[in-house]
Parts: sequence; C-alpha cells; structure tokens
Amino acid sequence: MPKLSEAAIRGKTDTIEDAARELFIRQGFHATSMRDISKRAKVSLGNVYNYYPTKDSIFESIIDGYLKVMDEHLKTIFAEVDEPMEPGNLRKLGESVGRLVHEHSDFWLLMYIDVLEFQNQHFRKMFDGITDRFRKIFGKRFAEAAARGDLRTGVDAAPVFTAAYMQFFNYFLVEKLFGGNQHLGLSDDQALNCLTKIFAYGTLSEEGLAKFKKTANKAFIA
Amino acid sequence: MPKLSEAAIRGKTDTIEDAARELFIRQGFHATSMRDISKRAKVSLGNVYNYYPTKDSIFESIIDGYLKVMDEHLKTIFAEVDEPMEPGNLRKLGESVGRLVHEHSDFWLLMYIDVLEFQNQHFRKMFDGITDRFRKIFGKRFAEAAARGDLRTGVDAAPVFTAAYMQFFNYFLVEKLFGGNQHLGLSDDQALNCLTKIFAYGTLSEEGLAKFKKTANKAFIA
DNA sequence: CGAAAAAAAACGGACGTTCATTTTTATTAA
DNA sequence: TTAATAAAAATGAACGTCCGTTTTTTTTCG
Repeated sequence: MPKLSEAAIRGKTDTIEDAARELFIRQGFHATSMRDISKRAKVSLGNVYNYYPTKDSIFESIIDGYLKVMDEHLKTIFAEVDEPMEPGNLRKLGESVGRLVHEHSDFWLLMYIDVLEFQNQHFRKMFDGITDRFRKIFGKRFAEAAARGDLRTGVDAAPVFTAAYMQFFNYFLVEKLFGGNQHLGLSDDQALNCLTKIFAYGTLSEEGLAKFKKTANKAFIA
Repeated sequence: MPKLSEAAIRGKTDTIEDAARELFIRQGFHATSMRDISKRAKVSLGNVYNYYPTKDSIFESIIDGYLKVMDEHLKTIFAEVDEPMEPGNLRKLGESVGRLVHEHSDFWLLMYIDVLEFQNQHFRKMFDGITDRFRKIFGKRFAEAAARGDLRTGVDAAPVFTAAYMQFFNYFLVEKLFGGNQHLGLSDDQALNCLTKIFAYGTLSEEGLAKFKKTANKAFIA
C-alpha cells in the first residue's frame, strides 16, 4: 500500500511510545521487552521495527519529546513569575512545580531510568548551570530588587531562587514518588506556606518584608 | 566438608553482595545478570545459589544491610547536633550530609532502582513521617529554642529542620548523581553557606540571630 | 498490479535457575 | 600424627524460556 500520511505515522508512533513509556516507568527499561511494548500498543512485534530501529531509540524518542513538553511547561511557569523574590510569586512557583510533578511524574521516573541505565546522558543538561539560566531570565528583576533594598545586604537572589525552586521540586517528588506522605508533617498547602516563609524571611530585608506584607496573603508571610 | 564458619560465610556473601552492588548501581538491576555477578565476585554461577535463593534476594540483602549502615551514620550525624536550630550546627549538618552522599552514593542509586523496579517497597520508610522522627530526637531542643525566643513567633522548628535536611540532601544528590556541576553557581562551601543563611534567617528571631551571631562563623551568618 | 505496511516466523544468544558431579576439608579412627 | 570418611561447598553444563532483532510472508489499498 502507499506511504502513510504524516499524521498516520505520528499516530502510530504516539501509540507505541505511550505504551513503552507506561511500561518503562512501571518496571524500568531493561525489565520491559519489545514484546511487552508491541502487545500493549497492539502493534505486531515486527511492525514496531518499521518505526524504530532499536529499543533504545524508543526510549530516546520518548525523552526527546518529553523534554520539549517540559521545557514549554517551565517556560509558561516562569513567564507567570514577574517578581521572583516576592513571597506571593514564590508560593505560586511552588504550586506550579507541584502541579508539574503530579501531572508529569513519568518524566522524573524516566530521569531516574536515565541516571541508572544510561549514565544520565539524556538529562545531564537538566540541572547543569541552572542558576545561570535563572540569572538570564530574572537577572534584571534580581538587580532591581537589590537596588530597591528589598534584599538583605550581600544576598545574591539567583542561587536563592534556584534553591527555592529545587526545594519545591524535591518536596513534591518525595511526596509523589518516594512514599513520604506529608513528610513535613503538613498538608501540601501548609508545606508550601512553610517553605515560602523560609525563603522569604531568609533573603528579604526588613524593608522588603514590610513592603510585601502589605500586599501578600497573610497565611504565608504573617 | 563440614559447615563453614560464620565468618567464612559472611566473607563470601560480602564478596557476592559487593560485586552485585557495583553492577546494580552501574547498569541497573535487570541489566545485571547472575553470570555478571558470579564472574565479578569470582564465585561460580551455581555457588551463588548456595547463598541466595534468587537474584531478587541478593538485592534485598544488600538493601537490608545498607539501610542499617545508613541508620548508624545518620544516628551519629544527629548525635553531633546538640542545638539543631543554631546556624553553625545547621551548616555542620549540611557538611555531614554532603559526606554521606559522596561516600554512599550507591545507597541512593539503589533507592532509585527500588523506586523504578520494585515500586519503592524497600525504601518507603525512608521519608515516611520523617518530621515526626526529628521531633522525637530534637523535640525538647525545639521547645527550648522557642521558649528562649530564638525563633520567630509561629515558627515550628520541626518542619524547618526537615526542610533544611532535605535541601542539603537534594543539593548534594544533584551534584553527585544528576550532573549539576555547581548548579547553584557556587562552590560546595559557598552553597552550604548560602543554604545555611537561608534557613537561619528564615526561622530565627531578631534575638536568636543576634545571639548566634556572637558565636557563629561570620562566613555564613554575617 | 505493486509497493508499503503489518504480521508472523525464525535467529542466535542470554536469561534465571537447577542439578549431577567434583572438590574440599573438619572430624574421626587408627 | 596421619589416613579415611562424609557432608558441605563449589562447579559448570544443561534446561526451558525469553530476549532484541532480522527475515520472510501476508495483507492492504492507491
């Protein structure tokens, strides 16, 4: 028969990758066989090889696609942060990160597969130079906040913002994947308040705190 | 021949488990074969089965042993923390966590294997109720600090201490396993200072800060 | 028809585990 | 002190199954 349309091919590869991803994250890469994948995707074993040359290439294709999706999500999240060191925005960042972790926990499991079985070759760039990247996005805001005297003297906002971002991620990952059910002894909401407070009080000057207290929700910057 | 001595058996199982652990963390559980293990341990394939009934049981034995080792390490680390919310002690905690991660990165890779290939069944208890455990260890110290007015009003020290502990862990794990080379844009030393400062300023009251500033190293509580 | 796609069969090798066999060595008897 | 014993330990071939991939065959449809 004639060549399939782009859309038809995309439909088939999506089916295969969806099946593979579900299996990979449930039992790991090496514990998943091509027969498992073909069965779950309802595609014959031989036909899978009409779309992917190797099993590895399925994994790589899944990751490449997912990295792009996550990149878009992160861009959206950061675009919503206009004043990065403002407590309300910090908390909003935390909420967004929480949603991202819960809706895309697959992604992080794939990262662990990559660390374990592929020496982290596909995800290396995830954290490398992350602070510099935040400096590129928010550098001007950081400088403005410092100039206004919102930050304590000597505080560099970039690593602090990165640390907050990482802390939020770590919190929700532990909750979602590592069995820490409310490991801070607080609800997610309270935990977000608690962490936001730490980073707000940890970096803002008296003036900065006073300024933000006027506008911010009392619950997390009381 | 008669039964081997306890010590001889222990020696053999140690050899097997060492080999297995090295392979598991380098290529994952399912990617490691019993033949790989027996070859690296210089024990015949059949003989491995005189000590372990299945491949799974090797993994479980490694984890059981390692959990005990880590428990001891953590106990030692916490025993050295007499005043948990004092910045100098917080930083020392961070240093200890850093050493623990670097000297036992195997342990955390095993945890990722467990999450991926065993639904985290062996490590569940690692984070479950961790804040309550800290409350048991340091509850009296937390209460005393609050009574002395070292903490800002309304601050519960337990989740903050937990958050600091988790942040230190996460920082060093990202550095060691996830390819974030100096992902905060700082040396490990500077990063510890930065994180310590955040948690100190994030939770201590004016009086608490003033008190600790007298005794603490200026580098991280300036 | 004919070429692309799908399915099925086949390939060589590796898997976890078992088992018959050989080697080892603490104990026993001389 | 030494030689025989016997049971534990060690071995590596063998078992049946499953692996990733390739090749062959069948189906599909312009």
